[in-house]
Amino acid sequence: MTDPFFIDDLDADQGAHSPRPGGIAARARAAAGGPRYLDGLNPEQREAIEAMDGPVLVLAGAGTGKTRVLTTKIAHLIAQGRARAHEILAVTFTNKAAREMKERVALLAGPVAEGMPWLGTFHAISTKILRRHAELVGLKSSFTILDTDDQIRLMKQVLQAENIDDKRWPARALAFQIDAWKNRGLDPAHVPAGEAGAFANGKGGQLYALYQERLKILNAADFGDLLLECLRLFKENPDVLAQYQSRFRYMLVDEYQDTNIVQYLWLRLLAQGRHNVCCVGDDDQSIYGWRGAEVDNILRFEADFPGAKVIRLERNYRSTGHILAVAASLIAHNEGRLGKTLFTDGELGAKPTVAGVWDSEEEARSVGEEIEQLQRKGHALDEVAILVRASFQMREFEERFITLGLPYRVIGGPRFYERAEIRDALAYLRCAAQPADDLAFERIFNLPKRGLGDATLQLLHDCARRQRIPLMQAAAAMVETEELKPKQRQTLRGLLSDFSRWSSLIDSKPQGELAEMILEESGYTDLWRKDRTAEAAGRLENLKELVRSMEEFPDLGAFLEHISLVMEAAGVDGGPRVSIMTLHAAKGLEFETVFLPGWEEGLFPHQRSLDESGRAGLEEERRLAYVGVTRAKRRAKIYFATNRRIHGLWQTTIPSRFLDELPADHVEVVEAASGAAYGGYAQSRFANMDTYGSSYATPGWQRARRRAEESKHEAQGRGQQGKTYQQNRRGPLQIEGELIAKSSTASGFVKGARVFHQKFGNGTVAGVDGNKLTVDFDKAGRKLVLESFVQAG
DNA sequence: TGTGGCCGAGTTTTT
DNA sequence: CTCGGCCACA
Repeated sequence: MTDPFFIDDLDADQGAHSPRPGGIAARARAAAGGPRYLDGLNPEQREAIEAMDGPVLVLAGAGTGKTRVLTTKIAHLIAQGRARAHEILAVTFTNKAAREMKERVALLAGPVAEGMPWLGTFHAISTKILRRHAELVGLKSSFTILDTDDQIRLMKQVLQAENIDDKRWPARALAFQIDAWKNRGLDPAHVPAGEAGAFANGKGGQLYALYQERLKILNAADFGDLLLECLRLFKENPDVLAQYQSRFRYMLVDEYQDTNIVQYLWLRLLAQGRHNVCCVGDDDQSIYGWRGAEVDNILRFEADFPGAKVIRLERNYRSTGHILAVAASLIAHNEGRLGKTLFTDGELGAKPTVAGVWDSEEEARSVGEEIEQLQRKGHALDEVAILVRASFQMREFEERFITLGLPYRVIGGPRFYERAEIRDALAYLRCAAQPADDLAFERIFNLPKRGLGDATLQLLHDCARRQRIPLMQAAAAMVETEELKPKQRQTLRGLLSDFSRWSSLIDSKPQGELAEMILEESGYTDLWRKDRTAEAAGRLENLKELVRSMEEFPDLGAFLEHISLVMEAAGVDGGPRVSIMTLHAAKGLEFETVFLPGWEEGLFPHQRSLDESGRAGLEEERRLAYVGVTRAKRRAKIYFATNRRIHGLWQTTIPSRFLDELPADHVEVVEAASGAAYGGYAQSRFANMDTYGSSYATPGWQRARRRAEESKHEAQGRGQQGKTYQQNRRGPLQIEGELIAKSSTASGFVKGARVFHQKFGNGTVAGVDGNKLTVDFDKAGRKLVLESFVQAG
């Protein structure tokens, strides 16, 4: 085989049907001279790949090989000589998706695809374009990218300068509003008067303009600007636009259902050149409406791009038959959709289960027990996931798993770059690289404490605002005057001279060494060295990790850009673990077994979604449910609890309406795995047999019904069930505590030892039982934990 | 400058 | 209930 694009079955997970070697299909292809990378694609996938000219919309259902189509298409375009790697624009939403696509294209097309310079997120690609033409939009090409935090702080300054009461008109709210405007492609001049006037007695639009002005002075852009300013660049400079329109012979867009208006406008402008735009997406998986995604973009595609070809991928390679049937029936309740039905030739598999539990604690207990059963049967823990609607639901599972000693990981926790020490360190680097970065300067100006307080900052601000210059420049001016007290003046002068020294080293010193030097000389590292709290060591470790990761970049600028657009948590592995995450975070992933807890009205669908967006909100929630179910390859396990604590109060809940939408023939109603099950079917719409066919006359269902009756009576007899329950609830913990306290055997820890736990913090060992410790945590109270989860404190 | 207490909010999250 | 932010006070 001389074909350079030959690959092994790269894509087993997408279930490619490899044709029998020498089979008719293979021989026909050989005769036609078709390239090997097209082997094993189904006709629709192949059609999507071979449709190269003009606009194409690929409606790719969950698990239908969407990524494979995209990556193969890129390889195909290159192999067919339609375009070279740098003439293809491929856009994704997340850095993760971009990275994966890059890897897979490299595998398929090899070195020919080297680089794919225009494969990236909307933001990364826009940034790249903006830096090249920054001066045309009033920026310098070294502009800083502000994150949400910086945005809000900048907004606070703007509001303060305008004497607007931050209490009544929170900076955060206006920052969000501006972000929303930017997502809709609206600059200050184009915000509808009604909306602009809604904030701060009609000043919203004006404040937006002032905020933009400040950004330019700081030589900064926020996330929204990256797209909006790029769009403005194109609109105001037809020559620049033409240059990119002709460069991008082919454009591919992943997750098109998640695009917002500004992204759509940006794409449409570029696509007006060669018209070869291929968008891949699934309207049924649009779950980001609340942050500006426009499902309409995908629903309207054919109107927006005349002559568009629409290809549906409906053959699912991920899930078994019953799971797909459940997903299909659920999503069929949505009205605003293009319509597609997943199917599989594979086995029916096990029916998704629905189990009712008394409360969230029993829910966690049952899930834990089921996972342990799976584990005993030899199932891998990293093929198990718990997908929740809201992150507060995670805590209960975490606590249960810690008790059980079940390894788990929470996906989507606080990110590396959001941690205080990382942000502080970055602020130092930003100041050195970009002295106009006021927000960074403000952050570290008195960190570590150096006696420069709010009063000094206020003076600097006044000066900066009066002269329309950055803070550091203002500071430089003020240390030459008598306006500051001698002590502050001296300190500030020292700080400024430190920064100018560090700045001067940027081009000569490797950025890693420079960073170490800055953190050392500024006294920042010492701040944490002196800190004797348990977290300090971890923070120092994070700082080291930061310096280490810098060394992979060509220079400080490249690193800072990466950090503002990309930086993710340094993954600490260590054996297979159960994943706990939100449904949103689960999109694009798949697991053998998926637990879907919390299917109750108010939580899922979430009340707020219904209140704020009505029918559209409900449909988005339903799509979320659909995403959840379609993550499962072989087992989907749905739960609902009858009681849940909401804002500290126990409330009786009603099973989710989505349960009523599941097809009776494909669902099994089961008892929860935990022994101490209450029925909890009282008041359940789900318990209404008439909704279902006769197939619900299963033993499990009958048991469930029986218990529903019992618990109804129980509830009546008990009166205030919420209160009674609250008392019950404290029971088990106590019992566990006592049990543990009784025995004490060999362990690395002794009673009275101080320990540190990742989740609960510091505490004192109150009892030891084998590898289990009872610990009185300073903050979290008494908990039973596994020895392996704590460190000596 | 640091800390305690009070008040308010409380879904999902990328870039 | 629990956390975070902000203000007032030491």
